[in-house]
Formats: sequence, C-alpha cells, structure tokens
Amino acid sequence: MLDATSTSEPIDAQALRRQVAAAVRQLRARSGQSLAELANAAAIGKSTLHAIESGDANPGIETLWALASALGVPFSDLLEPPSPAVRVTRRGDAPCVTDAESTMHAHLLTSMRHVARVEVYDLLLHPGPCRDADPHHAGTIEHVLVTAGRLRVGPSEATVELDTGDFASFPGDGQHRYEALVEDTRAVLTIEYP
Amino acid sequence: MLDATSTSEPIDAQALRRQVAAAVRQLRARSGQSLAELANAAAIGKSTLHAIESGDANPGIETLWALASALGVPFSDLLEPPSPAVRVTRRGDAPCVTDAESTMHAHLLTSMRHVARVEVYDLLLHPGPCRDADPHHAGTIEHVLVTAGRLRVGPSEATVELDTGDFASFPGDGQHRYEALVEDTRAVLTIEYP
DNA sequence: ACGAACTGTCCGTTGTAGCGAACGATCGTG
DNA sequence: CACGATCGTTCGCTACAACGGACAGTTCGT
Repeated sequence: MLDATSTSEPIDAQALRRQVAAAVRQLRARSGQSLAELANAAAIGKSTLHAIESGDANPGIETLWALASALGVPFSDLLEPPSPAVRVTRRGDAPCVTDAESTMHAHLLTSMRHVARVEVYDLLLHPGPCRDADPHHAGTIEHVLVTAGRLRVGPSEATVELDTGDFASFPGDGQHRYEALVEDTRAVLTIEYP
Repeated sequence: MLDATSTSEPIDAQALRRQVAAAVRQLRARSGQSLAELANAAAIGKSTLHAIESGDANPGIETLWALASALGVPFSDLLEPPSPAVRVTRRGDAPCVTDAESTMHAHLLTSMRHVARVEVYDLLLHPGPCRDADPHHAGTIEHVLVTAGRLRVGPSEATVELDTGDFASFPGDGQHRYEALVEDTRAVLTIEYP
C-alpha cells in the first residue's frame, strides 16, 4: 500500500548534483577508466565530465544518458544513491498489515519495481558452506526469507546471520555465500533480475 | 560489451527525448493537471514544460527532478518506457537444482517476466476465512508458498488446499480467499503487479 | 636527466535550456 | 455578442551547459 519508493532522496538541486557527481566518480573508478577515456567513450567533452564530477554542473539528460551507456549501467544508478550491500529485516521489524478479523498478519518484506524477471525458489539447506557456482548477471539482487533454522548469507565479504523469520536482500552478481547453521534449514529465495 | 541492461532502451538522443515527452504528457494527463498548473507546481516555466512535452528540448536533470517530484513519481518513470503488458510463463513442476556438495536443494517455483512491481510478504494466518479487503489492480497475480500448516487459497470460485511445502499461483484481481486450516499457518506471498 | 605520454583542471567561445511576456484559441457567463 | 478566464503555444532575452584547447602535475621509458 504505502509506496515509500526508496531511501534517501535528493531534496534540493544541490544534493542532486552531489549525488550524480559521487555516482559518476565511483563508477568511473570502478571501471578503471581515466577521465579522458570515459569522456571520449561517451562522446562528451572532458571539461563537461569534469564539471559533472565536481558537482558544479546541471547536466542535460542526453549527456547523462551517454555517460550511463558508456559506464554500462542503467540510468537510475546515477541518480539514486546505491543501495547498501545487505539489507536485513528482522522478524517483526517489517510493517505489519492485518485484516479486519485478524486472521491474517502480513509482513511486507520487500518491493521491487521495474524488474525484467523474478524467480522464486524453495530452499532446503544442510549445514556447511555453499558457494554459488555461477555468479549471476550484473544487477541481480537476491532476497532471502528464512522459514526454518538459521542461515548465514550475503556477499562473501559481508555476510549476516539470519534467524528463522529474518529477511535479507543483497546483490547477487558478486561472490556470495549460503551456509546453513543447523540441520533442515529452509528458506524462500527470490531472485530479481534487472 | 554493449549494455543490454533491460528492455527497449532509447538508442539515440531523439528517442530519449520522445520517451521523456510521452511519459510527462501521460503522467500529467493522468493527474488531471493543466500545463500551467504542473509548471507552477514544479516551479518551472510553462514554455519549458511545453518544450519538454513536445520533445524538442534536452532538459537538465534538475528540471526533470522538479517535474518528477511534482508528478509524485520516481525519477526513472520519466526515463524508462512503461513496462510492457504482462505475460506470465508458469512452470508446472518444480525442477530441483542441487549444488556439488549437496548442501542445498533449490526448487524453482515460478518465474515472472517483465513485471512492473513485485512485493514479497511473510504471512501468519489463524484459522478462519479471510477475504482480501481491497481487490488488487487488474492483472495482478499472487504466488503462495506454504511454509507451515495448511492453507486454502485461490479465487473464491476455485480454491485449492495446500499442505506445507505446496505452492500455488492465481489471479489476484478478483475475489479470492485465504483460509488457514490449522493454527500457526505460515506462508510466503509474492504479489506480481503488471 | 630529459622528453613523451599521460593524469586532472582551468579558460574563451558557442549553442541552447529555461525564463517571463505576449499571443491566438477555446470555453463559460452576464 | 462581448467579456474575463484559462487553455496551449510562440517569441526574444539571459544564463549556463557543453565544447576544444591550453595548462600544470604525474609517471613512464630510453
């Protein structure tokens, strides 16, 4: 019901510029490109890119689109702050919706918008580490709800421990782990492909 | 190395302008605002808004942000084409995937393509009938995996009984029912909005 | 040590995004 | 029918986004 589209939204123009600046700098650093290289790849001026990265420019959407294309990321990655590595919702923390007769209690765990594909898995795990054989496509996000037992999940460098009823979301395009901590651990896995 | 992030992307600047133009026109029409009203609400010039809606402008991100705010939609709604019609491809059986060490058994329950929004709920139900108060938008589909207890679900005229571990999908835009048959029935509900 | 080839930053110029004001079109109302 | 009100449109004007080129601070080879 309640939308609450996302997290911290830029409120003023200043914050918006800083957000774009930070995103571009970070993405360019990740790709290892130099300022001139990226400017050339995106077919924009070096000074233009510099101004954007410095936060003292209000780039047009065409310029920004060229940048996003050259960086190989969707448009919104430049405009919205990156989501944290792992988002955990502990049992009971999620907003609860109850019907009139109070026969049903629904906890909204997550909401995905504009996704191309979603898969839902029923997971049964035995204790022991289990690394995903094939890393998924860039941009995939995994959502895990533990329905029985205890589970350690997340990106390899930042795993979290979930109890029964806990929920977590994390990027699935990098190295990540699933490790049941007790016998007969069960979970529902929802994979979100961009 | 070409992106191919998602669906139909604007390839050139021309298409991008037309996309933004169409989105703004449509959203403004939906909100019932006049051009002058929206321009005033977004604190931008009427002529600016007209140019954007006509597709002969390359608006800056600040202008576009102000527009998205005034329209009450996330930024990306103006830049990415609206999600195409829903086409649900349901997999009847649940193929089982097992990793090398046999510590994890994953059953693919369903796969949704090209959906605009997906919500995941953790459900706790007490025995007794429970009719959904507000029927969802046309085209929504609900997917239910019972993780504990027994549950009777489905469209009011065709409910089915699910045991623990069973999974079902059914349209959620009509009259439908949730009824736990035993105490402490739990389920994971995935709602798929077109 | 010395260029050569880079890095990112700072100018001068130009095209245009964005603005307010003026414009004709359309619609009710006295 | 004439009138004000509102619709979307068009027209200069100004500010600035975007450009190429010049600039200083690096890491390379030889």
